[in-house]
Amino acid sequence: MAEALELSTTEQKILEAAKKVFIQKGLDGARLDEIANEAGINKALLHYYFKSKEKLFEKIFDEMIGKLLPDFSAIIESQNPIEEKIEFFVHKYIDFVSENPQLPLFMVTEINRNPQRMKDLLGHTQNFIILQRFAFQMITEMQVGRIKSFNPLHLMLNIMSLCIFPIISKPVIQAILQLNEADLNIILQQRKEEVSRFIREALRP
Amino acid sequence: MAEALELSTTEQKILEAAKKVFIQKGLDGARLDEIANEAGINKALLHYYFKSKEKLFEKIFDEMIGKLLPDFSAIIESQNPIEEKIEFFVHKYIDFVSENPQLPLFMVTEINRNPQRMKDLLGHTQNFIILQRFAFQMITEMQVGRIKSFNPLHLMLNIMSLCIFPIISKPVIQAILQLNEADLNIILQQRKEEVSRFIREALRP
DNA sequence: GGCATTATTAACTTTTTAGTTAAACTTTCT
DNA sequence: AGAAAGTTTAACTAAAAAGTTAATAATGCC
Repeated sequence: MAEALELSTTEQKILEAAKKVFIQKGLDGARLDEIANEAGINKALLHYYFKSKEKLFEKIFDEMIGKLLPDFSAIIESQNPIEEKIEFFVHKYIDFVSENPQLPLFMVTEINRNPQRMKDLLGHTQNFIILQRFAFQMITEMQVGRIKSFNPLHLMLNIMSLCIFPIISKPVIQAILQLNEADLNIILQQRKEEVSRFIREALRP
Repeated sequence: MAEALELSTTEQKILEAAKKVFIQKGLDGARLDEIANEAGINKALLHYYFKSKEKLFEKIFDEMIGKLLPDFSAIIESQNPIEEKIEFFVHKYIDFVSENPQLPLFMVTEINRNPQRMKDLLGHTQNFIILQRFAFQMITEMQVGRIKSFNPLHLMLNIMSLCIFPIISKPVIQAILQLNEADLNIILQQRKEEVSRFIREALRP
C-alpha cells in the first residue's frame, strides 16, 4: 500500500482552493461550499480527505507558517559586508511579500486570533535560527564600527516593519491616496530602493 | 420629540460590547449572542436598536475609522524643528497604538476584507489633510537642508510602519521570542526611543 | 390612576453552514 | 470478468447563528 506517498490530484486541488479561500476570508469567513466549488468537487470530499474545516485549516496554516520567513540562509552566510546583506535582504523581502501579498496579514490575523496554535508549532521551522545568526553578525559589525550601534532586536524589527507593513496596509493606503492598483504597485516597488537607502543612512557610522 | 439627541444607556452598552467583540473576533467571528451577553441584555434588543449585525458593525467601523489616526494637529502646527516634531510624533503614536493595540489590525483586516467600505467613507475624516501638511513641512525642511532628502510619502510610510507594525505582529513576536506579556511590553516601550533614534540618524544631513 | 409610548424579554422561525450517509462510479488486482 | 478497495456524488441531518414576534415591563404624560 503506497498510500500518502503521492498526493492525489484531488487532494492538491482541495488544498489549493482552501489556501485561496482561507487566505482571502480567514478561518471564520471561509465557507466549505466555496472551497469545494473553487476546487470543482463535492463538499463531502473535503470531509473524505480532511476530517473537518478546522483540520483543513490547520494543514494550510502549518504549511504557510514555514513560508512566513523565506530562506535567506544564502544571503546571511555570504561574506559580503553587512550593508550589502541588508540591502539584498530588503530587496528580496519586498519581492517576496509583493509576490505573496496576502500572506503576512493572513498569518498575523490568525496568529492573533489563536496565539496558541503558533506556539504549538514553534520549532518546526529553522527560520528563527537564521535570524539569530543575522543578529549576531550585526553585533559583530557594530563592534568593529562598520555600522552604527543599534539594539539588534529593534533593528531587525525595523527592517521587517519597513518591508511588510506597507504591503499589509495596501488597501488602507490605496483608499487614502485614491490610487489604482497599478500606481500603488509602482510605489511599493520604489520602496525597495527607498527603504534600502533609509536603513543605509541610519546605519552609516 | 427629543429622540437621538441623547444616547440611551442601553444603546451605549451595546456599542461598547459590540466594539469589544468585533475588534477581538472580527465581523465574521463575532456572535450576536456574545455581544448581547457582554452588554448584559437580550439579543432582540440588538435588533431593536440596530437593524442587523451588518448595520451594527458599520456603526462601530465608522466610529473607529476616525480614530485610526489620532489628532496630531497640535504637534504639526507647532513651531518646533522637524526632528523634534517627528520624535514627538513617534512617541505619541507608539503610546496611542499601545493603548489601542487591537485597533490597527482590526482596521487593516476589515478594510482588506471590504475595501469599498472605506472608500465610501473617505472625506468624513480630516486626518489626511493633517498628514499632507506634515509632508509639506518635511519637503520644506529638506530643501533648506535641515534634514536629508527622502521621498516624503515613503518617509511617512516608514514612520508609520515602524510605529504600527510591531504592535500588529505582537503575538507573532511573542511566540517567536517566547516572551511573556510584560517583557514584550517593555520592548515595545523601548521602541519609542529606538525608533526615534533610528529615524533621527537616517534623516541627519 | 390610567393610557400611550418606549424598552425589554422569552420563545420562536429562518437561514446558513458544517458535517453525514448511502448509493454510484472508478480503479486495481487476480 | 468480477470482487475489493478507493473515490465521488446527491441528498440528507444537525448545529449554530441571525433575525422575528408577541407578550410583558417600565416610563412618561394628562
